[in-house]
Amino acid sequence: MPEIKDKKEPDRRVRRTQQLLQEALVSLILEQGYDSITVQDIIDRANVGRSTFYAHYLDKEDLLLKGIDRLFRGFEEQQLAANKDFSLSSIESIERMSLDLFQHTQNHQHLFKALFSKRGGDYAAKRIHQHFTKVVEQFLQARLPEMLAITVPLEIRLPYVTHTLLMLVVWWLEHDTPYSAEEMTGFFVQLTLNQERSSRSFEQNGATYT
Amino acid sequence: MPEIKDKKEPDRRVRRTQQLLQEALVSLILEQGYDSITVQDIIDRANVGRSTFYAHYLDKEDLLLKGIDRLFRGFEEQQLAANKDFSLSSIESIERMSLDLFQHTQNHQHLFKALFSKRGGDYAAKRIHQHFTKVVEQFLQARLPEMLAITVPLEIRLPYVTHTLLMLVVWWLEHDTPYSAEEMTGFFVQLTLNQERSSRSFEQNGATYT
DNA sequence: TTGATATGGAACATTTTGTTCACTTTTAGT
DNA sequence: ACTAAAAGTGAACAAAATGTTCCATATCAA
Repeated sequence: MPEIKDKKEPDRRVRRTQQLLQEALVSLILEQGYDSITVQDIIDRANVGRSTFYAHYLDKEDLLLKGIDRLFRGFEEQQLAANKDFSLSSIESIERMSLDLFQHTQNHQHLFKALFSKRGGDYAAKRIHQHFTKVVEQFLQARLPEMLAITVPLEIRLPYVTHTLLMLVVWWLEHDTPYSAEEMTGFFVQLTLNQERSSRSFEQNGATYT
Repeated sequence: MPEIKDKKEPDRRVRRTQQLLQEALVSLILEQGYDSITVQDIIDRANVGRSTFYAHYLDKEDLLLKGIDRLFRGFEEQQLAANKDFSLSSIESIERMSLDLFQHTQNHQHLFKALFSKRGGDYAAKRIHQHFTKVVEQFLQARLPEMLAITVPLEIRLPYVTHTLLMLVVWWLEHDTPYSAEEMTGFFVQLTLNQERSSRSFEQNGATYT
């Protein structure tokens, strides 16, 4: 009698089928863009029966979403592991997060390109946006005291910072990564975080750079 | 005998049909989002024959694009007229442009909401992005000399500024315009343009605020 | 080996799309 | 007011895509 298993590894056939479908979708997105793909295209490419497809996913969108989630669960775990180092200041930690993102992007370039660069619908962007909003939020809240003097309200500054980060990722991908991940992180920090520094130094009427 | 008329006003019936279809699309977008709308929905709402729809537009997307273009032609003309005043500095002119955008957005709120706030697919965002890229580009190029000292390259700074402006518009709409158009312009200037000021003052190792 | 589970594939009803055509209505110009 | 041209109507149609069902077959885990 089968025990109530919390989360058992799925059947080997299931893994195979799902992987085939995910890969088929990604390659098709890269070739023709998400919108014009049909379920038929996907199962043809994956060599999978029609009924099998619907046994695993509700529709095309469901397949995309589950793929994105799988990708990002991995990323979040990596970040969680990396951030056990609490010795970092909040600015260092957001820099670290940014660098992680750019490196992760570089490592999974073809995948990110499929999911991000227009062709992937908005779902991927929405999902990653959600993730980084959390991270950026933590950072901004940690600096909240010194930000009260700043006129741009937090509710605007938060999506602003997140958006800028993602805009940089998309730009970077679409231009075939002409700068290094470190340089991109540098740009990100300059554009969005210098702001705080310069504002603060203005407040205190003196330079506070060490 | 019909002369070769450069651009004659179209038949009254044509105007009526096209207006009905455009309005139907916008109202449907606001109700259920762009993606799930079918041509049938549109012609039902507009009370227009199926064949009539296809006589005017290739498909749903074509209808959306032509609507957006119509909207923005008006906006560009307004801007062109307003910008005949050459007495403005480049910073004043971009502030003016930003204010125009926020006010225009406020005046056509329901329309912009339909086209922008997610529900409207990416086409609207793409189109307006294209327009403001041009404007921002002019501004940035005018300030090019003083920007050579800045490390974030122009090719990144341009989409960055444009993106920030549009992000603010979308945020503003989705939060039901809690700030005035003037305040939003203020935030925009602070986030993206102060950057230049503070960087420059840092370069020169002294405050240059008057 | 065996019982359970997943896949394959065809058949099917439904929905949406885009075209065509014969007919009616409206328009602009005189 | 008359008329030819232009536009709209609605039904009918083919084609494509969607999502479901059923059952024989293949594969798995034990």
